[in-house]
Amino acid sequence: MVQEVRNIAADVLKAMAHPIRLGVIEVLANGERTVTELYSELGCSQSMMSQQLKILCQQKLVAIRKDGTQKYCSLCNRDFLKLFDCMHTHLRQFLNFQD
Amino acid sequence: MVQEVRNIAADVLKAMAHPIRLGVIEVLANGERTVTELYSELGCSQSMMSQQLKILCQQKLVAIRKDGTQKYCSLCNRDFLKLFDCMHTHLRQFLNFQD
DNA sequence: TACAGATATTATTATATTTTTATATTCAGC
DNA sequence: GCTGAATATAAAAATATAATAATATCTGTA
Repeated sequence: MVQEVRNIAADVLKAMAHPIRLGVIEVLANGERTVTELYSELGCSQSMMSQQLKILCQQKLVAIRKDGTQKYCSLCNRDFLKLFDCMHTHLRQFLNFQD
Repeated sequence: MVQEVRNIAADVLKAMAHPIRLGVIEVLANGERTVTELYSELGCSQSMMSQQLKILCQQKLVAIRKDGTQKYCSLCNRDFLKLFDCMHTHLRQFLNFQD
C-alpha cells in the first residue's frame, strides 16, 4: 500500500470506527432496514442517524434505496463482516473483555 | 454486540484508522522492526512515530520489547491482517480505486 | 393544495485528533 | 559521570469529529 491508498483506507476505517456506525453495520448484517428502524433499534436521534448514514454511504459501506417516503438501507460489502469476528477475538484475547 | 462493546470496538478501529498507523501494521506484517526503522521506512518524524505507536499499543495491536537502547515492535494480532485483503477489494470494487 | 410522516441539512458548541516543535528520559559505552 | 543514540513526553495550534437542536425538504394521501 502506498501513501495515497493508506489515506483512503484510513477514511474507510474511520467511517466504521464509531459505536453507532458499527451498530448500523451489525443490524444491517441481518437484512435491510429503514432509517426509522435503524435509529429506533439503536436508540439515537433521527438527525444523528441521518448523519451517520451519510458517512457510511460516502465510503460505500451502506447503500440506500428509496421507496416512497422511506429509505431502505443495506450493506454494500458483507466482506467487512469478517471484521466483527476478528474484533470479538481481539476483545477477548487481548483486551480481556467479555462480550 | 452491546453498546459498551461497540464503544471499545470503535476505539480499536480508530487506532487503525490513520495512514501512518496503517503503515506500521503493514510493515510489521513482514516482521519485527525498531522504532527508528519504522519512522525511516514510513517517512515521518521520530516524535510522530512514538505517539502513533503508543496508540497502537494501547489497543494491543502492537507489542514492544526492549533491547538495550532500542525498542522492537511487532504485531500482537495477525488476525487483523485480513482487513487489508477486505480493504483492497473494497477500494477496487466499491471506490473504483486502483491500488 | 394542505397535512403528516420520513428523512436531510444547517448551525452551533463541545471535545478529540493531528501535527509540529521543543525538551526530557533512558541506557550503553567510554 | 559524560556523551550520544534511541525513544518518550509535553505543549500548542490547527483541524476534524461528535452531538444536539432547530429547521428544511420530500412525498404520499386526503
